Amino acid sequence: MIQLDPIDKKLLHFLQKDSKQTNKELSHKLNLSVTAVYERIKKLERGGIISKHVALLDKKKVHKNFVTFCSIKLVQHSKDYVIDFEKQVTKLDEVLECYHISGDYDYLLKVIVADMDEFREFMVKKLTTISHIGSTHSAFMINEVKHTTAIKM
Amino acid sequence: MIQLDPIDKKLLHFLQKDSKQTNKELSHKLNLSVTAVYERIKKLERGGIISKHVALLDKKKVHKNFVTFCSIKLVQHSKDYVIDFEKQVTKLDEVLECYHISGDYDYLLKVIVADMDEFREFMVKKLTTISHIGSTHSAFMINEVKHTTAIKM
DNA sequence: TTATAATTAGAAAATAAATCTACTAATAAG
DNA sequence: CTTATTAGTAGATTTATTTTCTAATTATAA
Repeated sequence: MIQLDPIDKKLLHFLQKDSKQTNKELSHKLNLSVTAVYERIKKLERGGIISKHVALLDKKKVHKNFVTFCSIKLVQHSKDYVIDFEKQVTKLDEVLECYHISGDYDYLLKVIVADMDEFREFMVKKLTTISHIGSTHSAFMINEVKHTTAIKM
Repeated sequence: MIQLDPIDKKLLHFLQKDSKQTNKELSHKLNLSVTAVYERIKKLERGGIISKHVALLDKKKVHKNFVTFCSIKLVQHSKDYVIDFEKQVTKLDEVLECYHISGDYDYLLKVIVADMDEFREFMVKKLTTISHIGSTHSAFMINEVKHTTAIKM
């Protein structure tokens, strides 16, 4: 377990906002040499603190702005059923996120498609064909008020 | 509105998985020249298709692995109340995502903290001090089955 | 068909990443 | 208190990548 000092936290703050900054730019913001920035980033990558660097897309511009939160209850909670369900749901490209959660429902899914037509297709042809699903409940996104991947350190 | 051809889609697929690949690596995967890759990425960035490049962190390793989904109902739905609520909730670092949704509740929040103690702090000191909240319901993440930022094109 | 624009390739220039060596500060051992 | 030892940093050098430029090719519209 790597211990993060205040400089590491500041560095992670900047990298979570924009990972395409040069080490030179970061060195100015952190009052460090370029090498020091470079070594710190490498350490954070090697230690798995930084898991990856990715490009984020604009959902609207790629016409995938129909977001639905699907709550799902399984018919049973036997180990086999759970494993089977999770395996199948993970394969679905429309499901960006799937969480096993506490409460009335067992799972919460974030599903992303183009429009209601595509969502219907997804429900009929993909989600409801998955085994062991008891009941589902869908809440549609009316507006995205906030969405960030940056964790405050 | 930019029209994406199959090469653009393939490029976005790779960049959403790893944005630190060199243009040379991408040029091989796409059977293009380095310049062609470069120009396509620039076009996607200029057009806002790619909104940004970010570093993603490992929640567990930075000790922010206590994820809660908070459903919130407002006392009223007047324009002023809605604007006020959304403004305040957006300011909270623990709230990574906030969606206005259809259904029984008005909003769905994804909240990320270290542990239950921090969550209690968050609820008492931050969330419930926000104006116009009627009722809330919290579902805790037991396990993250799937989590990707990559939209299938 | 011909003109125009957009895309691409390859070379050159500019910039950044990665490596290396040496220096400094902090910590532990004698 | 002094001396190793280690971790972290700075600056210089090398290597690699990005960016720019020019020319050629392809696609599109007149």
